[in-house]
Amino acid sequence: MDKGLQTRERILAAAEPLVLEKGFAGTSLDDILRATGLTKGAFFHHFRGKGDLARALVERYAHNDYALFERFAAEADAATDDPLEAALEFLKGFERFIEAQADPLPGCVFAGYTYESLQFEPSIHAFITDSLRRWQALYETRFSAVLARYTPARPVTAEGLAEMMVALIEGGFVLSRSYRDAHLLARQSAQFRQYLELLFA
Amino acid sequence: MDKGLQTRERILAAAEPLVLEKGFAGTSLDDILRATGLTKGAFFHHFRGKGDLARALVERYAHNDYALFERFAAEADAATDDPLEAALEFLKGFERFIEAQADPLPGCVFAGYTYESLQFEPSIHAFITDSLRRWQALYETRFSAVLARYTPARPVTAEGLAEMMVALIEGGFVLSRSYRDAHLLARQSAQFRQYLELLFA
DNA sequence: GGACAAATACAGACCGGTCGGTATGTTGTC
DNA sequence: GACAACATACCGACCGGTCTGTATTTGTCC
Repeated sequence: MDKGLQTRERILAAAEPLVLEKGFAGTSLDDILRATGLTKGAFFHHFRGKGDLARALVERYAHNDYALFERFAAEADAATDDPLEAALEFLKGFERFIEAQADPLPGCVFAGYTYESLQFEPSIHAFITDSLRRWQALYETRFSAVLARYTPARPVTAEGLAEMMVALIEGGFVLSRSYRDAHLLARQSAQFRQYLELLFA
Repeated sequence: MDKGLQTRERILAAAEPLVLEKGFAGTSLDDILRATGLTKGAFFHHFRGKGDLARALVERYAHNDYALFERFAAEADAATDDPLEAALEFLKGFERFIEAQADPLPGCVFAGYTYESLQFEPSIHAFITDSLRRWQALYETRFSAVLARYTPARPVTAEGLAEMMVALIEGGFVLSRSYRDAHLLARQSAQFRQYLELLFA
């Protein structure tokens, strides 16, 4: 990677945890530059302003996040042909990933932005909503496949289940941070698995 | 109510939605004073500083929130003697409350603070963690009563269920805001009810 | 219950510091 | 020597907080 992109990535990588712990408005450019050892000149060479950083940060997060969950999806699909088993395996993959982390995950950039939404341009809003829906759709596709083969014990929709899963993870992030409990997120995923198992027993 | 407390409450009531939409660091005192029509003199008469406001805000939120859920609890207990029915009725009361709101709820102050936690003193952290646990305990007590009478179809604990419920609500807040969907929170509660029904069918 | 001091409840100008942003260098590289 | 990749110096706006001043209420003593 050329030096320019490397520096840009350094800035973003340093900014993300800061923003998740101090908020975006609460994180000054100086904070970020102090963390990287860079200067104003470097920052404004790579970003047009703080708003540009905000957009780059959330786009980077969305990209990494989506890639991660697609990996879980691919692994689950490789393990089995049955859609229900695959869905459960998908969740287990997520749980293994959480448990493998040394520290609790710092949080979700989408959620952080949502709790100071007026700091951002409407287009960033729209991007977050889209990203969440894409994330949700990743689950929804799986649950649709499950519902196509199995009859649930209660009337549920793939959309409803997917929405619940995303909500559970987002809430898990919040509680995991407040309680400083690295396992909490995985526990929520496991609870959701039980719900699925009961639905499609 | 005497005039002093009234003004103090006015400040807090104006500050809460601002903080939930712009973040705490992103909300200036001038923002709040503009919203109330007051001045610096008034603010610093009632609060020692912005940090004092932060504490008062979250304490006020915790108090109102807890009172609200205790009302649901009381109503559910009045309706039935069966702990399972009461738990389900509790959730329905919550859902009715959500659906009765004209606008989507602005969000949870606990979660907002958690996403800019370094802005606050450790004691505020501790207060939020305590409040979340007290909230969780409100559910846990009910689920304990249910588990004392009914055998779940899967091995679950009252603590696990209560934690899931809180996570689901916190996540519901996030999604409800991002999607601008006032019904989302109630849908999550309804999904959780189905989970309970399946567990204790 | 009226006088009057003291405390309360604000108003608004003001200050030092920090913020995002700009303008202008300096350095390495092709 | 042109251009990318930074560093440095600096600006004006804004932020939290202080300060002084002023109505308004409240307590109290006769």
